[in-house]
Amino acid sequence: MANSLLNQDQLRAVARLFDLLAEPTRLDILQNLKKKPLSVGEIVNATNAKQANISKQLGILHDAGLLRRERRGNLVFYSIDDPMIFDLCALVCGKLRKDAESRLAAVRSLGR
Amino acid sequence: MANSLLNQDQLRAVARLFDLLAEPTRLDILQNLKKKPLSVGEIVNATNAKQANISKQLGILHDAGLLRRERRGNLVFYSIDDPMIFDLCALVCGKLRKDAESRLAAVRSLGR
DNA sequence: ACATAATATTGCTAATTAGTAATATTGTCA
DNA sequence: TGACAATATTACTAATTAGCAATATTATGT
Repeated sequence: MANSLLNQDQLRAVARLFDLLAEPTRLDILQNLKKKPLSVGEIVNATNAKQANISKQLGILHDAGLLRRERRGNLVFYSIDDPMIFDLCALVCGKLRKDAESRLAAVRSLGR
Repeated sequence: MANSLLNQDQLRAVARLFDLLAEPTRLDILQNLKKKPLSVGEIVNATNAKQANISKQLGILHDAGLLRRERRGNLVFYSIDDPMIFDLCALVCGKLRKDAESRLAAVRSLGR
């Protein structure tokens, strides 16, 4: 157990989740929601995407279960449903940083 | 530090990496390479994708720096370059499992 | 009821890409 | 060198989707 390969359906499910994180605009939304819930307008201001697009991406993230939605009067607030996303992003950022550093080291070694 | 938001380029880089993991066929390749390096033919046999497609996806993963490539005579072996990928997949699998369980619990509570 | 503000939806276009069949390349062995 | 096996590439199609402008919906205050 914990060692058997995922079947086709499971692979599709995993891929689907990664796909949600495979768009810069959605990642931008998520990182802005990391500290605290924000209204749609606040997210629009924090990013440089148009309102229609933010609404669309928020809908996608919400439908997928990554975001909570709460209406408060005229505003709609979104918040992170599962902070695990940030663990994912931290891993990826760590890898990118490491890769960048080793590329830098390679360039430096050319100077010798 | 470690708290500032990623800029557009960084978001694109993170998204790019998630995108590599957002295809079932590529995930299937990766999970098959988890135990040990495999030749292209072995990967083709282990999955149910055509040779041309496997070669293409292997090329994508290799170009992105996720896979190592080594020619041994007539065969070409691929291997995982950074096992961090599996940490990512483990997190995602964990979330999917948790979500499935809570959905199950919700259904069960209806029976009361 | 009406005007206004916030958010969602619709209809669309352009760009990306997985998968495929056919073909090319590379290496081995006789 | 020629035949064969393994892998890569090419040219293509079909499907998906981010982003946008315009418009619709929903809530508030008067």
